[in-house]
Amino acid sequence: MSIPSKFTPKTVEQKWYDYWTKNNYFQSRPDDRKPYTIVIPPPNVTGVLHMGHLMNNTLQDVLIRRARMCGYNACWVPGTDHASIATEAKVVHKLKNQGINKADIGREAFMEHAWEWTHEHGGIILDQLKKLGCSCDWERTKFTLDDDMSASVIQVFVDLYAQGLIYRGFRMVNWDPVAQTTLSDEEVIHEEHRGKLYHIAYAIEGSDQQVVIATTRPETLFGDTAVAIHPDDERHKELHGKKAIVPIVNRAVPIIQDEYVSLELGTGCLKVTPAHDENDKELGDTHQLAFIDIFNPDGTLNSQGLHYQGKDRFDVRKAVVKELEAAGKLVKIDDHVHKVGTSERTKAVVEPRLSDQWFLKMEDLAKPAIEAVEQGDVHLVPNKFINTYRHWMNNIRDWNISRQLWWGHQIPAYYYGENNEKVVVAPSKEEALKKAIADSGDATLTLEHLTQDEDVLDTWFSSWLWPISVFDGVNNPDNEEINYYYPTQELVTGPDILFFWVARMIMSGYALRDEKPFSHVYLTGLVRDAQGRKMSKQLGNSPDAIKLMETYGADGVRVGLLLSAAAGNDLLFDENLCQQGKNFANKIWNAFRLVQSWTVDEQLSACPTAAVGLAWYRAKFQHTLAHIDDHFAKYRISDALMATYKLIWDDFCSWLLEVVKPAYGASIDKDTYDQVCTLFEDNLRLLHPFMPFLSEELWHAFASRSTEEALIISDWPEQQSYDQDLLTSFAHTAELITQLRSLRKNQNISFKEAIQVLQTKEDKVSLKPLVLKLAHVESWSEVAQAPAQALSFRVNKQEYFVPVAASNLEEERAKMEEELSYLEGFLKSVEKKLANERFVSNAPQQVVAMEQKKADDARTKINALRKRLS
RNA sequence: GGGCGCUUAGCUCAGUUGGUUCAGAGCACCUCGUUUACACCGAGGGGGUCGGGGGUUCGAAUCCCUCAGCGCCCACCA
Repeated sequence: MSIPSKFTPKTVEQKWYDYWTKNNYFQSRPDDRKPYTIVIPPPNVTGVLHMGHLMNNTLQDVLIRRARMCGYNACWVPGTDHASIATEAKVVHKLKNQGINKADIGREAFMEHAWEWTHEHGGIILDQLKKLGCSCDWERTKFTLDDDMSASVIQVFVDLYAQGLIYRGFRMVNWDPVAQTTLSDEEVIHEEHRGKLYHIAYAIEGSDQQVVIATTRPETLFGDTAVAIHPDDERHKELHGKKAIVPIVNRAVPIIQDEYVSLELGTGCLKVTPAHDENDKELGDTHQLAFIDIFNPDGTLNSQGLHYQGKDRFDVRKAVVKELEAAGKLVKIDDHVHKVGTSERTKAVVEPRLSDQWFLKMEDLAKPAIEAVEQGDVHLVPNKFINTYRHWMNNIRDWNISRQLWWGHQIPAYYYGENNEKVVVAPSKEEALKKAIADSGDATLTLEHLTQDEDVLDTWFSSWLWPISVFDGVNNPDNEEINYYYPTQELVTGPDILFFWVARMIMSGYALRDEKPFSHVYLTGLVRDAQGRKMSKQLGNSPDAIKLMETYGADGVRVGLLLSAAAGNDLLFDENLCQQGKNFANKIWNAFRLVQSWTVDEQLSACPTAAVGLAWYRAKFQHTLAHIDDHFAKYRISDALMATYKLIWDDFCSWLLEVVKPAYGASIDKDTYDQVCTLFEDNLRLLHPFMPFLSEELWHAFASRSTEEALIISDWPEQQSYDQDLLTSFAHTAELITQLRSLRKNQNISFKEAIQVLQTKEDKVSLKPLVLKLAHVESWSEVAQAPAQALSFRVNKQEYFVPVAASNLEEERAKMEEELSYLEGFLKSVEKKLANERFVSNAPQQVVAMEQKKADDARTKINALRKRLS
């Protein structure tokens, strides 16, 4: 059978993925083994795979595959998120293109469209994860709007309401005029913005004086209900007790005094718009001012905006400034840089707005969650994120959980009474009715009297339950699955959702189960392009994930991503890394081809040179395995991969296979061959979490194996003691070989030409057979003293000579002279150090002794060199 | 405005308690190579006063101060 000289991922990926799923290797059921559980960060149901997902899920798969091999009951739960605001926006957009307005068709019809959209695009992303090789237990796939998941969400809402943690409040919230919904504080991004600071004159009632206020938002003057000054401001003493006239609207408003007003900023006078600014709202509350809402939900002005009614707020700003200018009320305009809140989703400038919303009290929930992270019960990797986490948690504010959207979990609150002023919260309308009757004592109430709250819950109000709800731990809190799998082991996600999601899961874990949701949180970096820019659709710098896998193979892409993915560090993605991954796959493939090409002769006795090499590689393998395990324990996944990479490429391919390789036309003995195959297979075990497809393919190519013997469920190598001296010895030998190769190159001695090696004293460390074979040395002997016509070099203490023609000795002499002068300088510096009394008396004895030894060695070398040069 | 972090070879990054193994890795680069697995390769090689300055110490990439540049998070100041 001839094996192609290039590894072709396409032909094997589908084959092995089918094989794994057909044999249920990804499936997990509770059993006697220890569980190792990861819940996937559910991607948006209608999303497509991007680089961040590739990164994230590769890491999860590496962890889960290794855990599976280490004997854990590995369970990776996949699923998708309904992504309330994002998905609704997409559906609205699509309908709009069809000339359909969301409001016109009503809630039910809209939901049908949304479900249709979901079924059409949903799950694509999960299929893409399969291409990447993700070994999720697909039978457990969850969607946050599944019936059981929804029931969990509703139940939690009902319970937290009953505990008084959820309440309805008339508050200043973040309003997104494009999506026309409120947003949580976390969904608002504060961006630096070049704006203007407008100085506007307000006349003083009953006088010809005026007061100048400074504002960035002149269009809100329609909502002004006061002007505020600092009580101690000498400049404005005469204003006390007077009223100001708001321009354009010509409304007289009180001039109030409040210490909130800064004496330094602006003009010291502040216009107060209680309905559209959080600070102003507080002023409004303290001074009992009127609240005038001037905006429609879409950011246009309402009737309070007089002749600007129906116009957009930013157009109105310009127009108002013009009108003020014409009226001589505009004093001046300064450039002004300030932060403006924008919607994470729609990028619209967020409008502070007063409205009735549902909130979750966070302070008590946060306490155990802070403790868990501080005490290391929940471990953040890298731990620098503890600071960020702690800071946010300590300053946590109540969570606005209601959204004016339809795509999501409708809030289980029901209003009744003459003006719908009474409210009950219950999992269903029927239960709500019972409660309402009990609460009101009015037995005549019927279902028709109840109206359910129109709003849905924030998407994150379902995701924060994810590690619990996927195991039905809300509705069925003592079931076998939740008891077995919870708390989970790992969470792998990006730091951008540390607050949105991670912190809230920790809180819900303690609130609902009095237990952390996971032991470790691995926070990956953001994937950026080679120039360091964030990947985005607008920039078009995000490679097509599927295409990438087609070009480099899933294994190649996995390796490429992992190679430079230190936890928490942003990853500058470069396709060259995937190329490197592909090259690695090809290297291993060809190593396999080499081994396969050997003819085994069962009559041959074991080759002693090969035996030396094999013994060394076993030690090297163990040595590296210890490092790899340690890297995994510390979540240094890219280091674990790099260690594997070097072990296979450098140690196994470049050294061992070269040592073992039979001479041209010769056969290999069976013993050596078998051992090489076994070691190759051990390499495949280490490789499997990183490159599952290639490793499984070769695993089966080495031998025909039953389904119980698949690599995916084989054992991770066990650590064993190894011969450290052998490693030292080999390092010396490898250096010797390198020196000889270098010498050949410098002297233009072809590899085909055998060389001689001489030495003055017995070589105790080198593994001679390897040198003879790999450096093509034909004779190696000991001589009494340094030969005259020879080049020399040293490996550690041992000096070696290679006889050459006299014409080549010029260089050698120059080299020795150079070394001599270096050594003399070096000796001088060491002697100086040793002459320093403070060094000798303060430094530890070992260090002093070491310096002395350095000096002695240098002297010896210098003497030897001088002797040879003379 | 508050907090956190970063600055080590051309690029991306390791460097755990200051001192043997401390100046490293991978990639890139240069030279040579049709040695019968692989040019998606092999062999060899060059490359950094560890951001600047100051200090502590016998000794600093590592500790302290300071300056410069970059990044992130939080925050209701016109």
